[in-house]
Amino acid sequence: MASIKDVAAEAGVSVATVSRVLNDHPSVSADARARVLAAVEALGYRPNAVARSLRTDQTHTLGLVISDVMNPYFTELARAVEEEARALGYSVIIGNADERPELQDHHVRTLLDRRIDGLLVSPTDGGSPLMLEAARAGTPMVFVDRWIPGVDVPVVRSDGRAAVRDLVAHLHGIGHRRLAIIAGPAATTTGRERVEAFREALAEYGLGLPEAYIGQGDFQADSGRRVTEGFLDLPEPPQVVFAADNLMALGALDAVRARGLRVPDDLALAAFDDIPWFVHTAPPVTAIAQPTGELGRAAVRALVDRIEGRPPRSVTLAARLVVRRSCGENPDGNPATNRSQT
Amino acid sequence: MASIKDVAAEAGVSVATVSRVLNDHPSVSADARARVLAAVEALGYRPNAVARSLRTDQTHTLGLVISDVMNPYFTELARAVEEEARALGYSVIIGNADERPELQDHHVRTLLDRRIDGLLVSPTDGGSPLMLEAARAGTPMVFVDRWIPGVDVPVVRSDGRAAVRDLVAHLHGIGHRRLAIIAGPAATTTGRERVEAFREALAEYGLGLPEAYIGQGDFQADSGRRVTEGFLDLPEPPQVVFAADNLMALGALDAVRARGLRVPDDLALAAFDDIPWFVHTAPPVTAIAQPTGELGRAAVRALVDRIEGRPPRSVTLAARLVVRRSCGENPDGNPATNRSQT
DNA sequence: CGCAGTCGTGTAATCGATTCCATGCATCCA
DNA sequence: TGGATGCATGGAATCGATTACACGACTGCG
Repeated sequence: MASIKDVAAEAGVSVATVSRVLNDHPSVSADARARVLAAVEALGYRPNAVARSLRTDQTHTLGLVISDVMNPYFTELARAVEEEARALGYSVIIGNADERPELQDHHVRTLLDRRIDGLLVSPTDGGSPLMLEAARAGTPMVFVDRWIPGVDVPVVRSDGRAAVRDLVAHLHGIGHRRLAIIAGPAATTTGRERVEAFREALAEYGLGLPEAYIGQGDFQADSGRRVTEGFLDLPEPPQVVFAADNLMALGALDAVRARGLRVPDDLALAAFDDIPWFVHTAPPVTAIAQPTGELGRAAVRALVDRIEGRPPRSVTLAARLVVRRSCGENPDGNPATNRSQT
Repeated sequence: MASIKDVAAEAGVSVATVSRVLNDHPSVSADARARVLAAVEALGYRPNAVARSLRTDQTHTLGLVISDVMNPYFTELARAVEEEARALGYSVIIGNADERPELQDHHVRTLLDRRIDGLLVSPTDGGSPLMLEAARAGTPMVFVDRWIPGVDVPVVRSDGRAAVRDLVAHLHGIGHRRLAIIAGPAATTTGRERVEAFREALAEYGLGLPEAYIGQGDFQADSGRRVTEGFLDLPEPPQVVFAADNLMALGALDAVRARGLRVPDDLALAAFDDIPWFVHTAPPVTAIAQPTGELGRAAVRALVDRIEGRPPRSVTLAARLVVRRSCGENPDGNPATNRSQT
């Protein structure tokens, strides 16, 4: 592959001049510039990003470590992140943690070794030493979706509290009284928060959330299946399950179907995170939709602000309830509880 | 960030010795090794991958350019690729072409500039000059899923011919005679091939594939919707649509539903590419499943073979039909046409 | 006419690693 | 005991860029 030296030789100038042309530094004669550009063209020269990064200590690359690529929510997030980053002149390297802390650390370490300019993380656990250390060492970093409390890193996330309240209102209106939740890992903020929001909303209607109605999942489909089976085996099974993410909802659907039961007649279902497929499942699934794309874009903007020396801001966007048919029909047909219809 | 010089100073040895310890070169005394490791520990030193790559001309990184990250098929492929690559000591940088040739070229160029060791591509179009040039220049490269004919690059893909034949047998057995297809872009091999396989299979049953029953899609949901609407507006609409990928099937489902019609009663539906959600749609969708994970792993192995100087092999794996309910029930209940049941 | 300032250019240092080569010292065998 | 061999180590070149600094030529002003 042609290097800057080859271009310099071909154009009959020094490497410094070539470099100046490439970085359009003002102090180059029109003649020299033309000769360099011709040489670049003739040799098909492309600057070596590795060498450039070594010298300038900038890679123009962002790392994105997400919890699970197979989860459509994170896929959409990743896509938005890449688009916004590209618009701002950055590339993105994605690391898939697969909800495993050690894999997350592997990717963080690899990204750090590559000297990425900044890191976007949706932490799988409550605080890997590696990440805390990186944050303290000054690596530009932004948490997205999930975060680690007590660390001085901006957080871009969505607040589902109001939407969960709307959901409980909707369920209560239909007449459901025994509501259960498939929670995410307690080590994640979203895992804990969604349970808390659910519990508080239930309390407003004088309903409790017994231990037996809190199933411990891990944001993956299998756990949703397992927990739902447990619920169905209870002496008094719940009337509704609220899955804390879309994959566990898929698992719940699997479990219900495997028993030959039906949603919502035998068990109603709602999920956190809306995805296109929910419109077409049998029945269409009521879900809480996050502004995923906006979240990804805001996270990139915050990170790039931090990298380029501007003060980054944390951002919280609202989620909203999308009512479909998986929880049954509201007998009084009161549209007030239906924030949106798809 | 600590560099190798700092470690050398701390350990009281030269940088050469530090480097030797790090790359466990045999010729280092136990004493020196211990001092170096202690210094590495004390300083929290991590080698700079950028500098290392510049010197060794190896990045231990693979580029993967896929057509669309939002497509669950490619997501699964990407995941398998990353896993296998990690097992072999490589990282993966994913570029999402979003079915747009110019975006694909952007990513290929960026990856090449970063001097990745090899490139895995599922080309969006029939032959970007950039990619042809890279292949000719000797960049290790492997095509996965789709390929560009006439280029000397190994191809790892799955052959759906037999499965399409099984599908047509299944449809014919149910009694369908007017079969339509939502094709992918003609510029892609999979776009063309699936139409051809379908046409040939139809011919075996004495059925034709009229122009009006070939809808031009682009592998995205919107086009599936649009084409399906066109089919429904025909004086004699088809009885079945076969979508050449899962997203266009989603679009078709949308279109049917928007008209208040039902699958399979008003229009039967089958899709290429199976995904977990197809089990739960209304009705569950009959699909042709590719061995996606195995495809990704085989592609990585072929690429790494090529990179490390072993002769790479092209690989073709068989796809298989998964019968569900979206095409209606087979009246004679002949299980011979049902290759698999989920 | 002379000196200061500007402009274009080249030389060389530098980023952080790897690795060839030379050197010094210990060991071994004749 | 002496020369050959091998091992551990350090010095320095190198990868491909960027950029501080020096320098020569030209311009313009007093």
